[in-house]
Amino acid sequence: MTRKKEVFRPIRGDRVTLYACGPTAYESPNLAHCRRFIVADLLVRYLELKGFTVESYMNFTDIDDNTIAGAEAAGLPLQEFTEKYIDEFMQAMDTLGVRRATGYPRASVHVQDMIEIAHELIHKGYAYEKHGSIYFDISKFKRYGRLSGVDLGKIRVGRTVDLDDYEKDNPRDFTLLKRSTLAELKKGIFFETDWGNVRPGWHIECSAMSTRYLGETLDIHTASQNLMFPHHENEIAIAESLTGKPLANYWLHSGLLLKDGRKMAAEAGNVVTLQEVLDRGYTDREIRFMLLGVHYRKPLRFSYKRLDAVRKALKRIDEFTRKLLCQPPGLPHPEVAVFISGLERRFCQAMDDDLNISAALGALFDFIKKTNPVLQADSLDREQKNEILEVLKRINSVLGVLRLEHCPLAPEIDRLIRQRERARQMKDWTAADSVREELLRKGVTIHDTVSGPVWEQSDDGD
RNA sequence: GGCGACGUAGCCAAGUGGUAAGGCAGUGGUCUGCAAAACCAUUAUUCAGCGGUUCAAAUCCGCUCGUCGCCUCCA
Repeated sequence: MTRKKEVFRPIRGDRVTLYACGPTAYESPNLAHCRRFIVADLLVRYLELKGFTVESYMNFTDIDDNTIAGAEAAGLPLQEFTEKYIDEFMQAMDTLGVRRATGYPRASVHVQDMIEIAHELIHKGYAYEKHGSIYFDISKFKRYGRLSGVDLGKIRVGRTVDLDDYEKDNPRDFTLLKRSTLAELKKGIFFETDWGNVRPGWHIECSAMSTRYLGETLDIHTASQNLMFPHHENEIAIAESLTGKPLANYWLHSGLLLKDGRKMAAEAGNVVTLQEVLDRGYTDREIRFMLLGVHYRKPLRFSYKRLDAVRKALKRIDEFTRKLLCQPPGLPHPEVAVFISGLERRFCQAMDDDLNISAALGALFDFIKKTNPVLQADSLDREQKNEILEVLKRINSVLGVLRLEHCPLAPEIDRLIRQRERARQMKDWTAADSVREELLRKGVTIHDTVSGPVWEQSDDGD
């Protein structure tokens, strides 16, 4: 709320409540959605690593202008239409390794809460009814604009909205409940109230659901930067007029996802869906790592070139963990303990500082750089390997991209690798090469190293 | 017009008062039957530009330039 970094102190000891503005269920998940999911996920995972119990909710907006228009265009009932997209979003989160939130409330089933809120706001004098719609009277909420820093006196009203569509007393007011149109009435998209048949506006949806599930004040509210104004200001206005208490103690806004220098959005015509990227052959973990790798507050410029670079960086990490797991243990190394403790300390130090993921990853790469020669020289005993794995596992509980499962060496593959090694010892290169060919057909690439062959399974279905 | 974010090597990206992390690409090397991979070393006298404050500035202040976002229902 201060627009600065602050030390995080949850309201209740080691319990943290978190609310994330979720997507509107009228389009397939694109990379901009994915980034928001990943940022929220990173926060949750790190809080959990630090020992907090996180109670998190993310909503789905399944009743608003877009969903109604989308359902109309698709010729589907609203619920059937939104259901399809909600499924896609849930799938996308699974693909990206996003941990499940405590709950995913839908706006459409909380309309009664919203109607009650509207009643109370009118009662308290913060809202008014006009021609069957309910509007929030911004002039009554003095602290308006604190989060985003907008000065209501200076903004250009009507710059992006056709004011003729509304009948507000003041163009700065916003809609809480909207009178259902004739078309909406015909489709049953309406809720009976004292003021007539209405449907909810966008801002009241989030206020209603966040406070309903997490109480009057939550610890952290997160979403994308461009929701700050007006959405979050409106959310705050609603909730705080109601309770007189802050809606959220901390606000965390993720930066935009840019494509070709522009915000990825339907209007810009530069939307890249998650599915498109997967179809191009990039894996879920490559996408996750790309979206993870930039500090959450910074804009992230998406390009396939960037994905390629990420793929290579990830390979370097994979190479390290593969050697760690697959090579037989050797002799102990005196300095490795220092490397290990340094890694964990630096990683957490970086993440403690406003989730500085770049610095955290820098610590990981530094560790790999230092430990690689040791590994190369076969100087790690079993205990040290396990120590490294323990730390990497903790780190990976946050990153979710490391490969730390033990070498799943199929007996068939193992037999072929041994066969090739025997042939190589006898300098029977033709036999050795033909086995290598056979392994390649099975999707296994062999890398000969000083201390024996290390193999790599191709990424099919990864 | 207002508000805000940003500008660090060929590219990506940390660092926000004490002398430029890390990744990708490049270059050189090591290893190797071949191949591939890997590993190592190396790569910014300089942080958009100009001025100021300071013993000390990429970091603070001012101005300029450039990019992007928001300005009441697109998330």
